[in-house]
Amino acid sequence: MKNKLKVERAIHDLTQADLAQKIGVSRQTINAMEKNKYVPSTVLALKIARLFKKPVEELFFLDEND
Amino acid sequence: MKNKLKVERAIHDLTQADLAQKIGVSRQTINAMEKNKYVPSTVLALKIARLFKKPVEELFFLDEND
DNA sequence: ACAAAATGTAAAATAAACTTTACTTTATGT
DNA sequence: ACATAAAGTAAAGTTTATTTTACATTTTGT
Repeated sequence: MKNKLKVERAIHDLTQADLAQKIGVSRQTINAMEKNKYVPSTVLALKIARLFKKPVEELFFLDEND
Repeated sequence: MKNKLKVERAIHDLTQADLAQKIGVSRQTINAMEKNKYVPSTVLALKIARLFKKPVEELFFLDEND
């Protein structure tokens, strides 16, 4: 799975720490998500989508590994 | 988090086993998701949304616990 | 160039997702 | 009522998400 977190953060001018705090996870979790180290839970995806006011599908994408 | 998996399955006339097989997880995983035993990964949410041709947000919902 | 902030990374620990096996209960069709 | 399919459940095991701490590297502002 891939995502556009880094782009969205840039649009909203948020640091990884800012975003982490807003959705209630550690900064490393955000960093790891952006670096595709692991797949976040659906709760996190929904919270991030809500924060950025975009559908989950515009932020997270299945890829060939999925 | 809550979800409408059971309803969607009914609409599409799929058993838990059918759905499990289509998205590549065990039947118990589907059952546990429907019974809110745990939160699925974003990959699963995206696959289920794609299968049912509905946005993730129409199938999965944050609740007060999130 | 320097200081500070932001990002990247990594190891160890914990929590949670997911599988497998197996059994029980409930629903459906005849 | 009976047989069968579907759904519910549970324990044990494996894998993966997430946290915490800590440090290194890169970026940004002055």
